[in-house]
Amino acid sequence: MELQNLITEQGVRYHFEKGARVFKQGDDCEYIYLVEHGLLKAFYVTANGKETIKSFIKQHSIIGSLNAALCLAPCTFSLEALDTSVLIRFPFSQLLDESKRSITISQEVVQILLGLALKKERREFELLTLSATERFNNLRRTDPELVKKLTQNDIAKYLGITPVALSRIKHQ
Amino acid sequence: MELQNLITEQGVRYHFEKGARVFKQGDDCEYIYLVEHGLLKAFYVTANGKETIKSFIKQHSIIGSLNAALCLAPCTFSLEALDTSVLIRFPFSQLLDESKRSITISQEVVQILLGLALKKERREFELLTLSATERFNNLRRTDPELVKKLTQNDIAKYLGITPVALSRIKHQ
DNA sequence: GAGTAGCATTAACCTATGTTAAAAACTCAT
DNA sequence: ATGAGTTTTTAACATAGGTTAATGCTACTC
Repeated sequence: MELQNLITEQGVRYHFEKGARVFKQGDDCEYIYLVEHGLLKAFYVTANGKETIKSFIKQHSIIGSLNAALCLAPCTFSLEALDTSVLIRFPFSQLLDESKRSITISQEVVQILLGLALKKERREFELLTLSATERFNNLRRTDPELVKKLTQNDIAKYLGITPVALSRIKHQ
Repeated sequence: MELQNLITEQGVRYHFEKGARVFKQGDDCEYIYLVEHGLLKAFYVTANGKETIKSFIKQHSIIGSLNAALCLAPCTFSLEALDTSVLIRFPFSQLLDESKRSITISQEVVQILLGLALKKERREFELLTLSATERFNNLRRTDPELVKKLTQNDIAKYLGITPVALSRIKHQ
C-alpha cells in the first residue's frame, strides 16, 4: 500500500462528470491514474470512426497508456467517465523513479503489472477462441453488476460486435 | 542483464526438437523459460478441439504461464517447438524471491512485464478493431521473416481464422 | 399529458469467414 | 524420377455478424 499512499499524497485529484474525457487518443499523456471512485471506459476510435471498448475501469484500478508512458508516443485510446468519477493523476516517470528507490514500491508495481498482463491474457483468449455469444455469457457470468450498469451499446463495443448483433444474441 | 545471468547460471537447460512439447495445457508449471535459441508457439486447444495460437516465441524471449505461476492453477496453454530450440528453465517463485532481494532484478522484471503488457495490448487492439485481412497485412509488414518460417496453418491459427480463409485472403 | 431525445428491437439484405471435401502443389526418402 | 505424406488451393454451401432503416420503448422536459 506504500504505492497507493504515494499516489494519494503526491498525485493531483481530478473530478469528472459522466461523459467527460480524461484523455483523448492522440494526446501525450505520461501519467497514470488511480480511480478513487467511479466508472470509466477506455476505447479506441478507428480510422473509419468505429468505436471499440478496450476495458472498463472501476474503483481502485490504475489506468494509463503504456504506449504513451513507455514509448513517449501518443495515447492509443481515450478514457471517458461513464459515471461521476474521481481520479488521482501521477506521473509515470516518477513512478519508475520511485520504484528504483524503493523495493516495496517496485514489488507493488510488479504485482500490478502481473495482474494487468493476466487480465490482458484472458481477454486475448476470449477474443481468439470464443464466439460473441460465448463472450457475452462470460461477461454476464463474471460481472453481472457491470452489465447492469452499462448501455447495450457499450457492452457491444466491448464484445467487438454491433448493438444490433448483441440484441439478436440476447433473444437467442 | 543481472536477471539474464541469474537464469543462465542457475536455471536448467533443455533441448527440444521440432514438434516437442515444453509443457501442455493443464499441466502445473511454475517455471519461466528463457529461449536461448529456436522458435516456439504457445497455443490453446478449445473444448471442441480447435487450436488457436496465442503467440510465437523467439530467441531471447521469456515465456511462462501467468495463470500457472500467479494463481497456482494449471497452464491455460501449451508450448511447442517449431524448430530445434534450447530453453533455460527457472522457477517463477525463485524469480519473485530474487526480485524482493535485488532492486536491479526487480527493475528488470518490471521492464519485462511492461513489454509483455504492451505486446498484449497491441494484440487486443488488433483482434478488437481489425479484420483478418488487416491483421494478416500487419503481421506481414511487421515480421516478414517470421511469416516466411511459418506454415500457413500456423499463421491462420494465430490470426484467429482457418487456413482456408487465409488462402482466400492471400488471393484477394 | 404531448413532444422530444436517446436507447433497444426487429427485419431484410449483404459479406466475411467457417465447413467439408476434393484437387493440386510441394517435399523428401528411397 | 516415384510415390507417400504434407501443405495449399479451390469450390460449394452454411452461418455469424454487419448495415441500414423503420419501429417501439423509456424517460425527461415543458
